[in-house]
Amino acid sequence: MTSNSIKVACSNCNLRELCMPVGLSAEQMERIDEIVATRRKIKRGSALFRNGETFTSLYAIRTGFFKTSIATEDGRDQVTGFQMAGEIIGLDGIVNDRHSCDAIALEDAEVCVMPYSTLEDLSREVTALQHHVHKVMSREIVREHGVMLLLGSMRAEERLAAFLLNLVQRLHARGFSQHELILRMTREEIGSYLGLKLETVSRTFSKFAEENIIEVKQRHVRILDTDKLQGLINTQACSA
Amino acid sequence: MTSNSIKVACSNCNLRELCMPVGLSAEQMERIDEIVATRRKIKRGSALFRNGETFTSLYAIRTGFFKTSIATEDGRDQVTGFQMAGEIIGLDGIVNDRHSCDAIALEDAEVCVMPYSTLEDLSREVTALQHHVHKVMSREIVREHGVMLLLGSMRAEERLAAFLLNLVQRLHARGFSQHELILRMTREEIGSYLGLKLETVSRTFSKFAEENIIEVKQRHVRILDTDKLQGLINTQACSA
DNA sequence: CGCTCTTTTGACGGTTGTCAAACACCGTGG
DNA sequence: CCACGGTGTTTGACAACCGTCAAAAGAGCG
Repeated sequence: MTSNSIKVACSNCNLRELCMPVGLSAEQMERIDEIVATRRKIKRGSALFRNGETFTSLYAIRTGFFKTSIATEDGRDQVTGFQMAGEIIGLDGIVNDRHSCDAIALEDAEVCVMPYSTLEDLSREVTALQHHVHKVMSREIVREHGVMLLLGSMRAEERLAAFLLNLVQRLHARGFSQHELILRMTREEIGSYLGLKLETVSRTFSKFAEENIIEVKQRHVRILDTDKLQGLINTQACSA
Repeated sequence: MTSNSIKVACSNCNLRELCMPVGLSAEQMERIDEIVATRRKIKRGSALFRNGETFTSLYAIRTGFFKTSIATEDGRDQVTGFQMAGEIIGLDGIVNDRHSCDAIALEDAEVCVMPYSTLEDLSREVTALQHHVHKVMSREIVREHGVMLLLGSMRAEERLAAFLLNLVQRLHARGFSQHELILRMTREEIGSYLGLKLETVSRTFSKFAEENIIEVKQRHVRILDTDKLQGLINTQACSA
């Protein structure tokens, strides 16, 4: 078990504005500190939780990078999202008291464990927290609408362009470069998320590189022309 | 404005077990009745809400049938779901205080208007309601995971089979036939939801009919062989 | 240093999209 | 009541995009 009991406090956490409501009073902040029971370290390749496991907690990612995916009996597998520091993971488990997807660390990671019962209790007392929990869930719903648009209406190039722009944008919000990123996932995982085969992902990377839109060296990607990438998404088929 | 002020009560509603928590005390039930401020009638083809409109309320569908869809500047359009009686609509609006999709009635409809502020206030007092709201949102997240699986990994036949089975299953839960249904949406809308062109949807319907899996007469569909439909989803590509 | 996993690239085929035409259905108005 | 127009649906022919299969090269790890 990769579990330990360091006592921690959101009030001192530099990711606070990503996971937690903003503009809290000192007293409210003190209450919020009760939420995170412990932290938990997850090794690269192992699971934070798995499909079917009993749901007990939501998790705020402190460091590291995760994928969530669902699998069917017939061997199909769909990556439903990639999550990074400051994002909340585990919302799928609330409805049936068990998780309905796997959350796998793509690099060594640490999460803040937030027992759901505590979260519920505290949401009843701290309105800002209640509202925040609702927003986090609503944001996830809206994010998934965007993925549906991508999967339902975009071609391979558009999908990959949207994917890259989304990643750098989120990384930029965390203080990283707007133009460089290291992919934590394989081509196959990107493909699964985007509804493409890994060969198509690889080919599309190569095509972007050939057109001087990006530079690709394995998992290291440098974006040379953000506008062109953006343009790939906005123009569909017809050039008029 | 299709708005009126009939005073209504969930406690007497026969859809109660679909929209509301179960196992409430009489006192709690009385509180719950405060949630629904009014009802609102929506004509076929008109919108319950539209992208960009200020978010004020969630809506429980009493009668009728809706689609939700998102549109992009470049003219893309993605149907993100079809909603029927007892289902909750409007969750997308919470995160930014404005709606991020359109909700269009596909037949004359009536919804219960649940002001979000009331819902928040009451959730703090009635634990069962708080939990219920969370579950409704989590259920939507899990549903969308399923759509991502469908869009990301299934072929046209599998998508349509999954779509039909999902529809009859939900209709059956509402007391309708397990084998017959009337489609409230066009082939184009089905296609948009499933990430297919309307011609492909039409062709796949014809193919199913030819194989005696279903009977199609315009929007009237009779399912002749549920097992075969189910089998289409479970077997992917390889026959071993 | 050798093994495995990942990635790249090529050739080919299949599924689905595109364009087009004809038909069916529905509501409207004569 | 019927004619009519518009919308929705079906079907065909063809093409494009992406998947499949295969092979080889590269990177990472013990």
